[in-house]
Amino acid sequence: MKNPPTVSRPANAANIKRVATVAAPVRSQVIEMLRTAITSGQFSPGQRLVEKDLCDMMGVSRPSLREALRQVESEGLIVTIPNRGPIVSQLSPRDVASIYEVRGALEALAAERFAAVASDEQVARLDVAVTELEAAYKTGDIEKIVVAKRAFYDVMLEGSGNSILPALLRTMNARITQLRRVSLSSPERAVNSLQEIRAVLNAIKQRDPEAAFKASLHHIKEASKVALASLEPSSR
Amino acid sequence: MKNPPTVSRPANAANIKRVATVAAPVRSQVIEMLRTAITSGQFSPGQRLVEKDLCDMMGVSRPSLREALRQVESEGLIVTIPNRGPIVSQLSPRDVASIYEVRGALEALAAERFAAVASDEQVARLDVAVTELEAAYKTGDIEKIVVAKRAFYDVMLEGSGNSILPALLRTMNARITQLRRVSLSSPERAVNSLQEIRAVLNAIKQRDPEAAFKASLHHIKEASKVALASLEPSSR
DNA sequence: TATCGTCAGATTGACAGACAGGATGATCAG
DNA sequence: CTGATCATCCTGTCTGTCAATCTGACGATA
Repeated sequence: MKNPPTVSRPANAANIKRVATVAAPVRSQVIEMLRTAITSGQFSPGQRLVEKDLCDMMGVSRPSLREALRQVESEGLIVTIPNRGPIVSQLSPRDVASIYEVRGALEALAAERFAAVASDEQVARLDVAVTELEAAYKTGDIEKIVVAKRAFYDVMLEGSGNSILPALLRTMNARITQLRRVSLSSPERAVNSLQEIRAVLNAIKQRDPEAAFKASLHHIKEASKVALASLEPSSR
Repeated sequence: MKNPPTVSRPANAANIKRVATVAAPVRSQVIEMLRTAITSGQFSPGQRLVEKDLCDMMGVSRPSLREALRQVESEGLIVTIPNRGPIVSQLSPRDVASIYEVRGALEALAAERFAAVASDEQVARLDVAVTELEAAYKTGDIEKIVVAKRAFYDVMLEGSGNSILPALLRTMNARITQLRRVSLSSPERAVNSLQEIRAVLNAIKQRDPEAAFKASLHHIKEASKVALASLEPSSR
């Protein structure tokens, strides 16, 4: 079939979003609550999550909660021990290094593709996002930085043209959020981080995918160093 | 009255596995069944999966089935439409390209890390795996090829030292299994594929991470081309 | 006859309650 | 103080129920 011009259907099938059917699926709310509670540190790593308690806490039934748990589990935020139930995941230093490696590979891919296929308008939007990120860093407010960084990635991922990258990176980021808050709070790291991001942006502006790839990879590797250093018992 | 004989033994008649050391959780069995049914093409893309039917089919309750569905959903094999339930995912050409991009990035990462950190013994095991893969290709038996390829990846991933890569790549592979069967069945592709894998192995033997990275990436890019080419003519 | 509204059936989303079995922890005997 | 026994907690799973929603068919109307 070649692009049927929808003559048979006068209905504007093109761009009408689903009407607010998505008011509040209980399950998604539970998932979101669990994610937030874990990434914000409200539940600490290794802590046991008793189903009944969570049900009471959130006011949902066990089946609903368990479905949510399964989803959060496959995102890696919790681990289920047979006949014992779920506990909040504990990241070993090796896990942290692994996550950063993967994140580096995927973000570098995103930057490379962005440089290759994004529209000029998207490049411009990325430029704006970086500027706003700089402003956020200057305030020193971690929440603002997180928001600005999310905006930056939103533009980057959309422009990369890859349909599965966003979900993957979102998961990776969720798993290291606690650590990232640490690394973000380091002032001297902030300066370097911004420079590195600028380098990515410049490579993209010049439409140089390879350079964008390398710059992005370098950025994550530096972030990884800081995060891992904050873990190591280097001083003892 | 259905009265399934579940007084004390779930007893799958024709399934004589090892003695019941492992209390095979119903849920994991269901997940495995769903994965297999989807990746093997038993359920076709777009097909609706009605909960009750699946329950009857597998002999489990709805809550158990739903938990399994949530997990399979977050692996990307099915998509849930609100108030309609799950359908088997349909991959657009863009999705396929995206998955191959990600897979390429991750496998290249694995090869690079393997070259950098694997033990000599692991390198030797990889060598063996490649040899066996060659043998499998020569038989032309797709099942054998799949098994040999899995063995190859098992060695590669273990030696890469990355703890989260295996799960990610397993998911990626599951999502394109149907297509991979197509690409694997192409005889002339087989020859090239083997050469590419040999190149990866050689780079690893020389402990050259960068070369391993590039060789691996090249391998996936070629596979991607074949897979995408097999899609183009019929679609659109 | 074609379009539209209505209604019934089919299914999902969600909940409550129940029960067996594995795991834990505390109590009691040696 | 150590080891065995038992009560208890909690998971894994099942059955049954109910409202909300989607779909498709039927019939009414212009």
